Amino acid sequence: MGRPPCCAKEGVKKGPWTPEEDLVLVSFVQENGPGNWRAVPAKTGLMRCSKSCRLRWTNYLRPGIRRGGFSEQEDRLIVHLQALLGNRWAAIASYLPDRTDNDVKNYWNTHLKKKLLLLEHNQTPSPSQSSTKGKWELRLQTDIDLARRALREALSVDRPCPSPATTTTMITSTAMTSSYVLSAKNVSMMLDQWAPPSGSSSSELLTDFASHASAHKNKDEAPLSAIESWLLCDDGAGAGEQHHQLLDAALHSFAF
DNA sequence: AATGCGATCAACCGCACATCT
DNA sequence: CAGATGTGCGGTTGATCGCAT
Repeated sequence: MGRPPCCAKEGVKKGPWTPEEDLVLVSFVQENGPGNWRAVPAKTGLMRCSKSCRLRWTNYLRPGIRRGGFSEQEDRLIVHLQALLGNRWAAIASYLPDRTDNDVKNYWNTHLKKKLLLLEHNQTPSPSQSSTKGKWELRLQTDIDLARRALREALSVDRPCPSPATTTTMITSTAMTSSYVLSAKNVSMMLDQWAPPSGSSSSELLTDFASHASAHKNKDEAPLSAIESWLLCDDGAGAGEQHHQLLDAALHSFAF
């Protein structure tokens, strides 16, 4: 049995919202708060699907939303985060205050993707660039070192918490609980003790760190935190994903 | 002035997961 | 515990607009 539709299809209005409809929705939210979207059409008489109401509120009517006019800095951040996280627009938007995932997604699809393609096209690889695998690896290693530092700082129990948004994102994205904080010190120690093998590729570095983390698991230490499961995650994504997650943490910690 | 075409973006759709009953 | 319902998310669509011909 498939999942039933969120609302009856008959008599449901589609397409652009009118100012009158917006007013009705805003009034409802002011009185009842956001949530219980299924009740909105019934209580307000709006001929809109509950899902449509939620979307309209979260993407356009919610207070404090900035729309359009992306700055150069935001452009760079989106490009960087997209390379890092892929098309996880909600996660990307969480780094951009007052931006919605839909807005970021649209902006990426209409502006940034093209901009990047153009840049790529204009950048004809020079002989030195084409043979710079070593440099690239070196840069990845630098990134990992940066991530290690960031993680150590971010996980330090003495360190004040990062911004609320950062904490929320980290916690939700890794399904962490309070045990995360409790074991943070151990993870921090683990990172301290880890000496990356020289001359290794990024994936080898990550594998090494994963086994380092794994070795700690069997010792008489507090349970390893979510960070370990990041590094040991067996989701088929491989080291690339792990690397992304490390860099993600670094970005959070350094506020980019 | 009429038409075609590409760019933009608001909104919809379907899926996955969380929460409720 | 299972099914129903709510919510979040990413991909896609389609209406609209501006510009070129």
